[in-house]
Amino acid sequence: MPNPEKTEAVRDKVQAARPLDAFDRKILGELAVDAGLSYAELGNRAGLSAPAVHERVKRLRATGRIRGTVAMLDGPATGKPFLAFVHVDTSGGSKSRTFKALSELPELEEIHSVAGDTCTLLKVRCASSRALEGLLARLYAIPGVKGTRSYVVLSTYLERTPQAGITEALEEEHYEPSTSS
Amino acid sequence: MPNPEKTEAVRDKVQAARPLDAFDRKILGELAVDAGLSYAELGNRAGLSAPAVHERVKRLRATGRIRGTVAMLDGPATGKPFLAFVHVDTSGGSKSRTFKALSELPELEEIHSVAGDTCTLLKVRCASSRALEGLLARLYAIPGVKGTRSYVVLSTYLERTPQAGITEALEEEHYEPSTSS
DNA sequence: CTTGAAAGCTCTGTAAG
DNA sequence: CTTACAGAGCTTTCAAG
Repeated sequence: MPNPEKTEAVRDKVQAARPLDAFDRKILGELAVDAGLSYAELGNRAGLSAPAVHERVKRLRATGRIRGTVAMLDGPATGKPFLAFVHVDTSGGSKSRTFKALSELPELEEIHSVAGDTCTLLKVRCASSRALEGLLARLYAIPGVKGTRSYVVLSTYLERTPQAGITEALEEEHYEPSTSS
Repeated sequence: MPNPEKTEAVRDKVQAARPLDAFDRKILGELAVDAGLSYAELGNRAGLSAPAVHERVKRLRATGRIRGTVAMLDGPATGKPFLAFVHVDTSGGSKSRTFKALSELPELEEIHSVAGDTCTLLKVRCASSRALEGLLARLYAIPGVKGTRSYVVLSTYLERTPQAGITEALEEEHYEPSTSS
């Protein structure tokens, strides 16, 4: 038989960290493509009313699912046609301070610490190869930087923000523990 | 929030458009961080009136400098805590069709063709290492895929959209071609 | 470019079912 | 969750300097 007290007590925590349902996923997916949609239109696409959608979006923002709404700038059209990924090998040195300093440069779009045959991975978008040369010079001036490998992007076929994952395509390959057989 | 019309094939208009001035750069920089700003606030920060800012933003959209406004979703908070970059070595095969097929997967955020010791670079965000395993399995099923190298992201220190480049830091190292004309 | 004003739409909250 | 009703604020356009 059910336990009322326990169910009540757990409910609040569940609400606070409620997993995304199909509506949330749909909303996130739409906003990830176009954040300029009105709540009315968003409601139509998600199958909800405008107030309901508004409430959900507010919650998605408050819980950090939506980090913010930003303008997607076109690199080439804004004077930065040169895109490259730079692998940086380091040994010692203060990563935090280095990363903070790098963040100041508008040319840097991403800084990741990665596992593999390299330590740090940078995404750089700048005006020219000369600008990249300047950036690399700065990198080598940082204590602990042993070497870099640059991958210059020739053409970009896809570039978008995280999708909400309406279709859990890759999840379908999940294994089934043991039940049926 | 404005209701932007879908801009389709406006990429060629960029050439005919005037180069960006300091006002445009400031506006782009602000919108790249927060596209939800009102034109009044945007005007304050840029040092222009609201109608003037509105006119410029409209032009920046029409000329393709602003590709769109999107919601930035938090990967971990939306059920995709696993981020990785995958280098793919290929030989032959139809890239266009392969890339198109890959674009359908919500886990894929970026697809670049690069120069260097690898051919294609992917940015993948998914639910788990198992999901990445599933993606790699699909990759190897594609004719022409010789091998992959995955760089699993341990932590992300910076991740943002292209900045307008208010400060042309790395540009200072530009050479001066010659004269006016 | 500016200021000012007017019209329209969206957001946002409230209320009731 | 839904529909409905308002007030407030912002967008958008127009006019005139």
